[in-house]
Amino acid sequence: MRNKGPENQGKFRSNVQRVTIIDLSRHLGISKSTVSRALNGYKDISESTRLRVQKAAQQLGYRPLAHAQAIKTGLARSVGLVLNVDTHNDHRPFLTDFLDGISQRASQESWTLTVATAPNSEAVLETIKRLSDERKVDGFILPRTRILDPRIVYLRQAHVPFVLYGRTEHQEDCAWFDINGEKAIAQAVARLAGFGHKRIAFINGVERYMYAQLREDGFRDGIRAAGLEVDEDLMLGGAIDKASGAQAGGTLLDLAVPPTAIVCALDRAALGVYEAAKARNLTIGRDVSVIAYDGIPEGEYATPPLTTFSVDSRQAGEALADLLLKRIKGSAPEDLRQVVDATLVERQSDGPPQ
Amino acid sequence: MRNKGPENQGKFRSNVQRVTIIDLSRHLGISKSTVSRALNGYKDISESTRLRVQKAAQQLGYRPLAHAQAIKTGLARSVGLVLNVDTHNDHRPFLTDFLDGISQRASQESWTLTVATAPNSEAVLETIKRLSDERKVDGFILPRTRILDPRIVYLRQAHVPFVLYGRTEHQEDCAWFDINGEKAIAQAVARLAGFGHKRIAFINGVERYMYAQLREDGFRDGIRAAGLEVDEDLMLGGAIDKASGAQAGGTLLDLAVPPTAIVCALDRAALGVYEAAKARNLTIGRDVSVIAYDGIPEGEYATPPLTTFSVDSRQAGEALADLLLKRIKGSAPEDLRQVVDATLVERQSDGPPQ
DNA sequence: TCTCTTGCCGAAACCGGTTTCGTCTTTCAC
DNA sequence: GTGAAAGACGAAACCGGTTTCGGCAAGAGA
Repeated sequence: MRNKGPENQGKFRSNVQRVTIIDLSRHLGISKSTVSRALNGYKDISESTRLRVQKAAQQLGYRPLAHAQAIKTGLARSVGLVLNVDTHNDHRPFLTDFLDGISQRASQESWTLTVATAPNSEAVLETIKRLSDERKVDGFILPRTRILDPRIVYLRQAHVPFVLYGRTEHQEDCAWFDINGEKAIAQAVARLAGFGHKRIAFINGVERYMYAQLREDGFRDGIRAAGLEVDEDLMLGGAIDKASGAQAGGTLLDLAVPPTAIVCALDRAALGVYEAAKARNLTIGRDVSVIAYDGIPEGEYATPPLTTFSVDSRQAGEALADLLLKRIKGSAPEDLRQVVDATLVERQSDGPPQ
Repeated sequence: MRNKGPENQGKFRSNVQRVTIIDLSRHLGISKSTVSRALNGYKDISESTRLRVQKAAQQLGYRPLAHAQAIKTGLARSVGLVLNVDTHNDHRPFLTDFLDGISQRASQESWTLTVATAPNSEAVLETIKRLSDERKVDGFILPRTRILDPRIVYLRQAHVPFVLYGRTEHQEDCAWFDINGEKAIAQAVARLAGFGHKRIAFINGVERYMYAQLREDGFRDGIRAAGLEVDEDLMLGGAIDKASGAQAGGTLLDLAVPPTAIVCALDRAALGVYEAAKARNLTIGRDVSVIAYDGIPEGEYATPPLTTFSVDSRQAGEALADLLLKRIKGSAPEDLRQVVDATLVERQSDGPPQ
């Protein structure tokens, strides 16, 4: 030991015996290449030896080392998810479900999920780059896509597989899963119009995200479908949390002729509208109706409980993992696009106008 | 191509050029072993060549393949987290923060985080087994420890490094990070006693978890410290969500001589107590005081806002990752134990008795 | 001047799998 | 009966790194 390395590497399991493919081959009296091919479904192995090998592998508890196979196959058998956690208050109540969906689908094929976080968009890109350069993952799930998304630009050019949770502008090479937000918002407008509302406002999220554009489209469609006029003064944006929602809500409610109903692109903004209404002695559900989108748990506990369109995050995760695996295996992106509806949860924040 | 393999493996990045250590060594005109040692801080490399190598690596954008190094070093450079998602309504609002904490700390040393989910305790164990057999991770973070935890039993015997989020009964080989729940609960009792409450009840979580035992201890300590008597009739358990919390709360409030204050081991149970109180026309904060623990966002929106002890999940994640990395590198578990306090968030669910 | 270190580096083994290629039997067609 | 094709398997190369080991040259000590 003349030249000790950088650190004293953990020698935890080094002593522990491990069954290798050589152990297995010796135990069976056949070559390790035969064992490998038997286990990997090659067609030039007789059925009898295949069974023998599989049984022995089972009995000896042989499990191939993931990185040993990766080195030749080039596959790490892991999907990547990099979360941007810049927005501080962003507790993503459904993250568990989302991860569960991904993880369950991935596990079915003995894949794993690698998750990382980054404090801003540039750091996200850096992380994605590192993960793919080091080949720690074979592809990425990109949540919350932007209209022009730098992640997509990078991954496309680097020939790394990816799938979007959401949609985007330039669709080449893009597979995606998304919730039909535009349809949900249009439905919200239709519901309010059905109650008799004529002045319906819209509070959108941040414009650079694709979902915001889609939901705005949905709002306009809904207004027109109801035979009403789109009033630009009743359309605000940039409300992503309670504070910004309260501000937007205040602006609308302070109008000379305020709206009688407000559609919010995000539940959290709606909770802000609640505050704005309270500050003005207005009662949600009576003086002003509110319908939002997301289905966060706080909505259920708000007073009055929030009517909203709820999304199934577990399903989303599962679908995305499924699409990504197929993409990695070579399916064309055009065949990997899926949009499902959100579910209306009727509670008490909306009703007929006064 | 006589015997095609099992599947048509994705040949995504196979064509894309990659800078290997050989490319780098040829570019520099030195052997690849020298390059490797220069990059890994071996002491038998001259400072000048080390710099030359590092600069060239930077310029050519060389990044070693994670699994190629793993095969020799035995380290996948990934920490594992397996979530039990059995309790269906369990949205874990702070999971993002928790993951962020882990991921950030891990990233500092170019490690990654592998997360998996499983529907029950057995499946969790299976997943842990697979992940460690395949060496996809080098160690585990074990959230929500039980008093007797099968995960610990397995990992200990398999010589796989791990750290607990929580504590446990048999502490050999165990490193941990935990929030001082017993102290928080004792403080809650002290606070209520300070308000003048004499009949203080306790609604605990599920007994098999370590935190429940600790918080119960804290409760008893608090009661005694306040000079009161521990009344076993005022101590209930098994309340982990709104429904079970409502039931426990109902039981207490229906007592011949009901408590004037209730300490809940979990915020979610407290929200159930809110329901029970409402059903009996009792006002929380006036007719009955409630203090809970966790700091979930719903608590802030409840009526009245819930007084609770809040935990910093990001800090927890960061600390756990730090401890696990140190553990993997060989630190003794006894030196890797840390307990920090929860933070009281005073809101309006508690006050003097009627 | 000669030997003994020490510093620095290259050759080669190695890690544990996968995949290519060649070879030996069998089987089949003619 | 013979040649060709098919079936089943072993030997060895290979993947991209890390680590061991040996050797050369320069410097130190005698």
